[in-house]
Amino acid sequence: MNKESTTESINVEELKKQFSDYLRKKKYRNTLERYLVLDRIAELDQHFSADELYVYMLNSGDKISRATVYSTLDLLSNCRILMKHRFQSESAKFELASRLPHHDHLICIECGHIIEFRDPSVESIQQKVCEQFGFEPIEHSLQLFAVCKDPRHCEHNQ
Amino acid sequence: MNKESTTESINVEELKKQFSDYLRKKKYRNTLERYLVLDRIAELDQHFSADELYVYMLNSGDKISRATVYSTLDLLSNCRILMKHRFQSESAKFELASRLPHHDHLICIECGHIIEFRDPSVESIQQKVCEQFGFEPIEHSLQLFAVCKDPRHCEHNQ
DNA sequence: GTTCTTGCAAACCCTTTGCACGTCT
DNA sequence: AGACGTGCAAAGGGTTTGCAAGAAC
Repeated sequence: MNKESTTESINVEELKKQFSDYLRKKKYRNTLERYLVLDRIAELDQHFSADELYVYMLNSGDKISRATVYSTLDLLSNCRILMKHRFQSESAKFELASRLPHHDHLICIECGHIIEFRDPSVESIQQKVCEQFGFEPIEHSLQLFAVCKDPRHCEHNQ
Repeated sequence: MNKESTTESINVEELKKQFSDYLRKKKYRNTLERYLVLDRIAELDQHFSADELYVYMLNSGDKISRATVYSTLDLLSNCRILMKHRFQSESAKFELASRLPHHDHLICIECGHIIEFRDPSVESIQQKVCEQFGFEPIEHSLQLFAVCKDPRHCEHNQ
């Protein structure tokens, strides 16, 4: 029902199917709240914290509790629909794993602005290192901390 | 004075000089507590959280407060003597930047065990991406999340 | 002597938990 | 009906802050 507000790369129905498959497999229940959370996340199309999502849902008129938002975010992370990041900030940041696959983050240490980038060599490093130590790669997180060479580009600077 | 308990790669006196240079430059004061914290960190030679360091210092007979430990860890991170990491856990983890330069982390998502590795290609990615977006690289953090192929290797598994 | 730092405890933010109520199966 | 999920508020862990006492300059 929210297809209009999402980008062309996000297929909410597909995510819901992925989610319900997971819930069924784990013998968890299908609740309205769980699917509502997924709907709202698809609308966001950006990094968000649990609390930001909670406030967004309240502002959208949804009746939901913080506890349910947190618990659903856990479920969605466990079934790999969401990626959970820990940047410098205190709170965990989430994003749809399908939104832009396998990208990493360049973070300005002056203003905290986050730029997404994609570099296939990260994948090969992951492959090589995991093989070397006898591990099965699951996912990675490469964070580059840097400062703008030209401060005028650092528009988020305060 | 703690040279005996540190590995050959850590030069505490050099770190103290680096620290005092920073303090002078920033017009911060030289206090016994600040250098004591640095001494104890050099003894640890592993990842540690602020609270772990605080407890370690108490057990070592030091009289220091949590607040001072936290504030000194901030200073040491700001002057790049320490690296501050955020792995999956709630608390931030620190380590001496000079301990093993430019290494990254392979983390078992089953047991949380952390393996350090070093791959020069990470450096070149950092260089390339920062150049592309007009940034000055400062540091990076590559975390590979994986599981042991052979569960017997996952000795930390509970 | 002034300013900065420390220590302590309380406050704070983010997240989890306990319990009563409601909902899914 | 029974088990699980929700909502609320309180508790919890990690970290920061306010303020008085102490140390550095």
